[in-house]
Amino acid sequence: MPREGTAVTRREELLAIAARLFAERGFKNTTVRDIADAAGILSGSLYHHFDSKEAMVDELLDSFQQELWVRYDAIAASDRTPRQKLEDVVRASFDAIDQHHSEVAIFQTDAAYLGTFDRFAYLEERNVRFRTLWTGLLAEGVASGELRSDLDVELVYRFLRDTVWVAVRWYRPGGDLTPGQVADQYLHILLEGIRHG
Amino acid sequence: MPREGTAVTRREELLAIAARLFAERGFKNTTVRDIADAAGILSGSLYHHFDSKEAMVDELLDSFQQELWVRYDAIAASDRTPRQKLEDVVRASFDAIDQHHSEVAIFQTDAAYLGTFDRFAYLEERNVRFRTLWTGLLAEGVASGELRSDLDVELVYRFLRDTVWVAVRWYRPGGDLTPGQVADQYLHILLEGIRHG
DNA sequence: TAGCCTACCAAGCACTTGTTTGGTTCGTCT
DNA sequence: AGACGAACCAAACAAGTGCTTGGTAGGCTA
Repeated sequence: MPREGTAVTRREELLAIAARLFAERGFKNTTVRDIADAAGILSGSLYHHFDSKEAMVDELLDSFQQELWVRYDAIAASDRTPRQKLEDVVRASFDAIDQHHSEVAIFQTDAAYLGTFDRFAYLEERNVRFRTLWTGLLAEGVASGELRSDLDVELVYRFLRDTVWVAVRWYRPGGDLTPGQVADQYLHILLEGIRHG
Repeated sequence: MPREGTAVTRREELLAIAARLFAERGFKNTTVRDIADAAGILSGSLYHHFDSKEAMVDELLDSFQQELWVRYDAIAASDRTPRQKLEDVVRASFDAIDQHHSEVAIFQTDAAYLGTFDRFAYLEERNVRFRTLWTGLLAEGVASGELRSDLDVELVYRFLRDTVWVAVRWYRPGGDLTPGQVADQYLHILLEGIRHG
């Protein structure tokens, strides 16, 4: 029996199916019947495994973000220079796009809407932590002389953040480019610019 | 009687209200009752002005894109250098984010979903034109020596496109930064990089 | 073999959704 | 005065929504 992704239990398999559909069509545009159809069962049967449709996307986003932050925290605690940490964070993010493509896509598309519910308050909290981490690294990079001193840190932060994560819209895992290659090119553009020098 | 935006007819006023709500919550998350409530009428009354909810978003996106392309075509037909044209297109895009904020936000959030319907086939068509324009300018810039010769044009195109349009998520018309200022900073980062040189 | 558990079905419920229909108000123009 | 049209109301409808309930097939274990 073919299974979705790396799922081992039926529950994980269903969650992976839901993740794919949420990512493709958006959370609100995906019905529990869509998920059930894709899994070959009836919609009511999903409720044997999950409390609600919201609980599914909650579990997807929360577990993904927890895993991501383990890596971010390790980078932040390392003894590399600010610029190196910045590069590490970018690479970690592209790895996340590669390995948790659906989750990132859901986050990109639906986080703004989901964030309006109490249940997903942690999304906003993580956003704050993310902003603190990146702007801190940028400021340190400017202070250490590794980055240009005329940078508007806030604007560069938003530039960086959006540039990295929005790549989920075109990047396809298993395609021509590895996440490492994409990260290299992005960092090269970002650090050196595209102008002929 | 206060009116939304620059609307002069009731129809335009309703369309502006719908645009704001679509942009804030997404198309699917906005009900016709939401729109009607915001306008102070009953949901059925909307159908005196519009054929359907889809027709509303259709009109918003189509008219916005037509206006945008008038400007793009003028830039493409100008006698400036490839790099200058590239800068002009970026500036025109940030102007669009400033002046048609809701429409851009709707496009960013819902185009992928809406594009699956026949009615919105023009969205995909415009995407192709957009890609042709930008990759063409990038290739010309490389050929003319204005841009680095080791650029992966396809990747830089996606980088540019996403970087510019995703700014709609944080840019607020009437805030501290004018669209021109944002464009200047974005272009500076893009062309020169953020590394201390 | 009896009990139990996982996974599922069959049917439906309460609610929300976009949309329709027939009628009403009210200002404008002849 | 009368006709007309733009704007809106009141009420409903059919389809779709997330979710619930009671029941069942079949494998595993004691």
